[in-house]
Amino acid sequence: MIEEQYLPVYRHSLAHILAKAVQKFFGDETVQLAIGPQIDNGFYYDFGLPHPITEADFPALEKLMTEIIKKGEPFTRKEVTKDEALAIFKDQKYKVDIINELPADELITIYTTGDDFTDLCRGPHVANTKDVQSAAFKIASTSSAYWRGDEHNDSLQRIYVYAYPSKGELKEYLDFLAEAKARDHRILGPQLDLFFIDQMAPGMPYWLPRGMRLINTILDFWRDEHETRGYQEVATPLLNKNSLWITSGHWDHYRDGMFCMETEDKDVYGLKPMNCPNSLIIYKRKRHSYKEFPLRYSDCDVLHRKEKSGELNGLLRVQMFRQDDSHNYVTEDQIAEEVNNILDIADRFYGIFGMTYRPELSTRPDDYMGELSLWNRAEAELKAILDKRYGEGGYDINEGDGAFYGPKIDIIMKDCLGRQWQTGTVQLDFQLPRNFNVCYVAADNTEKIPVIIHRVIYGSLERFIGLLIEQFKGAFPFWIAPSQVGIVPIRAEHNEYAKEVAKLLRRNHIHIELDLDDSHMNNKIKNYKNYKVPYIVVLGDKEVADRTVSINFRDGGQAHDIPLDDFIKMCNYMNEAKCLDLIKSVDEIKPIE
RNA sequence: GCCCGAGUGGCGCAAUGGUAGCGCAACUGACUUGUAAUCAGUAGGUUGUAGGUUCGAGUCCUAUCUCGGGCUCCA
Repeated sequence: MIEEQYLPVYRHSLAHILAKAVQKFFGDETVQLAIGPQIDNGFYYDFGLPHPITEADFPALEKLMTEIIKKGEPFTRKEVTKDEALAIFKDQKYKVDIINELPADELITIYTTGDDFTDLCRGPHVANTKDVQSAAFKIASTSSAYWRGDEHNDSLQRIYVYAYPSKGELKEYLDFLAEAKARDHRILGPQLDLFFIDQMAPGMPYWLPRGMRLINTILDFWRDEHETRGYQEVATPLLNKNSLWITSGHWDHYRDGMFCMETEDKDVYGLKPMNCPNSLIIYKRKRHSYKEFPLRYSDCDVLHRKEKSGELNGLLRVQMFRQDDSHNYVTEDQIAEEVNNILDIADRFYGIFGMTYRPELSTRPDDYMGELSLWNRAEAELKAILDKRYGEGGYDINEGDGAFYGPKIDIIMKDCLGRQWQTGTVQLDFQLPRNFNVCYVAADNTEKIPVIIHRVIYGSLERFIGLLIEQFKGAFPFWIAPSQVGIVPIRAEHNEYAKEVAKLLRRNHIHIELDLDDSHMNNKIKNYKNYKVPYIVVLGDKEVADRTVSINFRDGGQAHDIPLDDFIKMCNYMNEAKCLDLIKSVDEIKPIE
């Protein structure tokens, strides 16, 4: 059995075995070898191939790999000079590329598998292909990838392989993939009647009644929390003349990402891809004093961004979305405190959904604009804040990855397949106020330039809801559930009481569904269960007589003889407390902080 | 944009180049029910779109649209 610590070694060795198999597969034709690194679930290898590999070729390739392993071919390591390496790989253009970029004094090693396949490699490897015999691997997929990840370079064929120390562990991973499918928001969303996307509007979701309730609930919460914290909501034009973005500077940088149109009188209009320029127009409307700061103009307008084809992904990558946006105007001295305030909001929001995220700090790029001293000071402040909140190592730093207008902190989350997505972000902007030539009057009666903090907490509502669906597998916490209570009268004679229960719950702002159809109660229950309604209340003779409800819980089990008043108390409590778990009796109600 | 794969009634699926079927949902009727699918019947598609090959195309070819996996991981 191969020990866990050798995982990278044999994954790497398997990559060479794959490369040898691919070489054999194409026979005399030249296979150009690029790179073959390990990844979380195995490894991949990039090749320049005479023709693409398809899924139909997988079994043959796997068979070739197994043969090489069974043969027990040794991995032979050899140290060579740069010139020797260049000579050995003279027909391998990507290897030559790599060798040429190595420092002159670098120790270069090559590995030969058996006696007929040599690859440039740092190693280490197993001693013999037999050593990976107990390992389990499976060719997963292919894709095209550009050499060095740059679309101007050659397009290569990438082959992905799942690789684990044993059959059991591989099966575990495949089971995880199956489980992920059951959480996939693209399947669950339409199934739960939350949203769908039609091909007439790619990447632009239709929100159905249930999905709209979800959006409204999390936005209501957002508005309440932000109004408390001194935010003021505005709404601005979705369609603007392009001169707006010429002023902001976006026209040069972002034009390709915009949906534009020309009017009869030759004006060019565009759908706004971000809110900031419009926020500046509002700011410019009058003269501002430092006494107003931080001045926080929030808005949740719909934005449009044109994506390259092949980039869309359900709700996680769309072309039309709403941001829970705000532009906070602050003095340079207020940056640190305001960023802290914003991260407080983020913690409150992510906490309430039971979600965990990882912060990332992106620092000054080469093409930065503005004063270096301001950049340095701001970055130091952001680092201090992150150190204090998340501890050293509790966040990632992407050096040089900030926007040209300022450093930023991103909030990164993972979807059901472990793919990373940015949700929230806090971006400092030293440049936009200059482009729009805005100022504020400082205490000493001089005009100063404000700093803008662009920030979103949810990020895009669409993306956030996509992640919410996956997080909860569609079984949302009570307070955001699109349908909170499903009401099932057993026979027609219970309909009157059912209507009364419905009315009372509505009066308490509970989202209910009432099924007065004369179909079987089992059908009604099934229906609500499929929608993952948290509470299904069943009403029959007994309930009518005692003014009670019977509850069928989403996650199993029932409760009987619950006084109607108590049930309403339970619902109200969960709406207020916003708890993640369903309470099952009125006794579980605790004081709300 | 690039490579591979996929598009069949609202949804999930089937159909060796030879008459497009099934389940769920919908609709009608019967049943009047105590916690996840009562029974019977009816209707609904010409297979993403546009061409082509063929006596004949859901199936083969070309183009196009949309969707899915991937295009950050660096010998």
